[in-house]
Amino acid sequence: MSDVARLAGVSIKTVSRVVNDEPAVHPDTAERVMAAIEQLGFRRNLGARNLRRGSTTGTIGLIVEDVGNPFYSELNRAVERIATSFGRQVLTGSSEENSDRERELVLEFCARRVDGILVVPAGLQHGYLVPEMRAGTPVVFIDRPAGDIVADTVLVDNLGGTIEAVTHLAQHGHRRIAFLGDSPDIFTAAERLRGFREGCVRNGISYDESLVTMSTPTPDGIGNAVKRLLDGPDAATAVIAGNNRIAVHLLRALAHAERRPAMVGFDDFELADLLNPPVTVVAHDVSALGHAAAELLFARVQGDQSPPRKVVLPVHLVARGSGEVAP
Amino acid sequence: MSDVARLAGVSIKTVSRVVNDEPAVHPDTAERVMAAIEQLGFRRNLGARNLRRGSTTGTIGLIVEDVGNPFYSELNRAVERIATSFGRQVLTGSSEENSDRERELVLEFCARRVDGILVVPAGLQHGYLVPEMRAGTPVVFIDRPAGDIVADTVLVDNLGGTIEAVTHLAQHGHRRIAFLGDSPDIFTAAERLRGFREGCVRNGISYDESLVTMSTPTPDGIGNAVKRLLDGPDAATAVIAGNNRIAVHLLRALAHAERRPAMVGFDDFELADLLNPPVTVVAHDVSALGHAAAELLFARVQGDQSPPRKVVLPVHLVARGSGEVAP
DNA sequence: CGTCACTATGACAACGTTGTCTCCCCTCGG
DNA sequence: CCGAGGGGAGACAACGTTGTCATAGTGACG
Repeated sequence: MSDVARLAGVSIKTVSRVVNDEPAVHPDTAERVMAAIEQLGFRRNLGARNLRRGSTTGTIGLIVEDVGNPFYSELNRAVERIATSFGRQVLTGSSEENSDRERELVLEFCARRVDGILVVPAGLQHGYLVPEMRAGTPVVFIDRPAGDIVADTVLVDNLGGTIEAVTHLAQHGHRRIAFLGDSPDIFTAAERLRGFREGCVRNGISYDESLVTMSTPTPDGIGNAVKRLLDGPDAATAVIAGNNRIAVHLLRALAHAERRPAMVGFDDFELADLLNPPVTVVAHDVSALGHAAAELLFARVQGDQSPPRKVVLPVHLVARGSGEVAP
Repeated sequence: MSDVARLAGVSIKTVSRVVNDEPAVHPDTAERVMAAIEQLGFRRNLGARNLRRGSTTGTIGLIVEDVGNPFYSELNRAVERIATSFGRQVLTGSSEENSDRERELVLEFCARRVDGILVVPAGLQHGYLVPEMRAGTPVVFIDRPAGDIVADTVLVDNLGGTIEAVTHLAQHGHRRIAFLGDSPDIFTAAERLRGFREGCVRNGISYDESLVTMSTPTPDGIGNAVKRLLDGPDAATAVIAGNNRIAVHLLRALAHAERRPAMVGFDDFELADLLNPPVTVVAHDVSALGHAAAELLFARVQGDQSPPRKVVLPVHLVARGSGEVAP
């Protein structure tokens, strides 16, 4: 900036004025300064500006499990859209379902003085956030609640959705329904399992633990579970996949099976309608999730001091056919 | 920081020393400072630190067309992985295939003094980058080359891949092959069209312009194109989809068609193997693309001054069945 | 012609850090 | 007892900006 000032023959304050479109600069001077800026390729240092002005940095942080997972990338996109409308940039990070990594990312973002943080929490302990939140960094939890603190949260109706899935299958005559869930440490997985149980109860099906598998999904893990659940005289006639990753692995495991069970997945996914049979899912609007969370965050950024809110977004069963396969 | 200093009864410089793990601080003093930090919830301001040290900001910018598109989110993930290994955070932005927006994002990132920029360019003019690059911000172009400047670029073999697709279809007896491409303004689309032509030539097929459609993919657009291309006596017996979006729209348009043409897609996508018939694609390793670009960027960040490099990653045809449908 | 209002500009401090330099005090060898 | 040496700590400036205040020049008005 001082280089620009020297070249234009003015003080750096005048350059600052030009850069900030402040009035009270003579047009001729402004033009000289502009020319100097152009010539030197000057670009103001936003970091220094934010420091001096004590203003916000114009960034927010988004932490998800894996930015590469289509579910989270759709979320990312929705968040970005809102952030852009508020003139903010988005810093993203993948926690890899690791609470230490999550914490690291959050604290790093705080050190960068992001205006707010959106997080799909991996861990259950968020006490470390208390000082940051007290210091004025709003945090909104997405898809899963905070572990041990009270904070804004946007969730989907995991319980109701899974009950609906069970009911759908029961209505098509299924009594032996298997449930493939993610690790029970994950809130959504636990909640959906709870919904599965509740769904069984409501439909007069006795809950059979041997038909349930809860673990981090891998192709092999799902493959083995499928073999176990669908074999024998007491085999399951229907399967509920607890999330989009599990659904994909399950479909692949079933691709070459001789007898295909009915199936309902939780989370919609691309091409589900084009498979054979088309896959019935409990769908929810991921964009709406990101949208709601980001809107809530920016309300906080702009000073909303109301008590922490908990938003639960509805889900709906999209019957495409795979849930109507006869037992 | 001065609050911490006051509480601990030391100078702010000593606090700085503790925060930076500098030696020459008495353990007792350090402990007092730590306690004060803990009590006040102090977190050092990275912006101020970077300003003072004149060091890098520890961030890189990534600009893609749409962070929500699985193709780009996989890229994002790969970039993030490398960035993390270099201790950097990633700022992401979606250009929405709009060159003004792209430019805006790039300049914003530069103003934030990112250490480098990875961009899937939307526009064809990148002269605006020259001052930034001269000022020391390395830029690597991904998937498409820079418009009018020389810069590091990582591409995939669009030409070769499409030739391979045509050849595959020709080998299965197809002579009337349609090509559905994205807007010809997009480098990859133009390049794949070139490959399509070349593929026709090499396989002794006369290139028929009426079998080509190049435009931004929409469900309706693809639907109409399919109707037009697959009807009549001279109908195409095979279709090449120019990218993953087009492939999905095409599959949906074909889902209820009475006669299904053979098909090959460019870009692999999830579940392609589970469709009926399984979709043959020209696959390339998106992670490798991000990986290579990020590695190249960080080499530049760390001072590599060698001439701009152009990396072309190989593609390979994954024959799954949809390309082997008889004419 | 003196005063006033106003415009255009600059000097200076401050934002929160850290690098450099200096100072003080303690210990140890002679 | 003195001086050298080193460990521990602070004062101060500087990073690139911008807010505040001061100042010089200009024209209008009585």
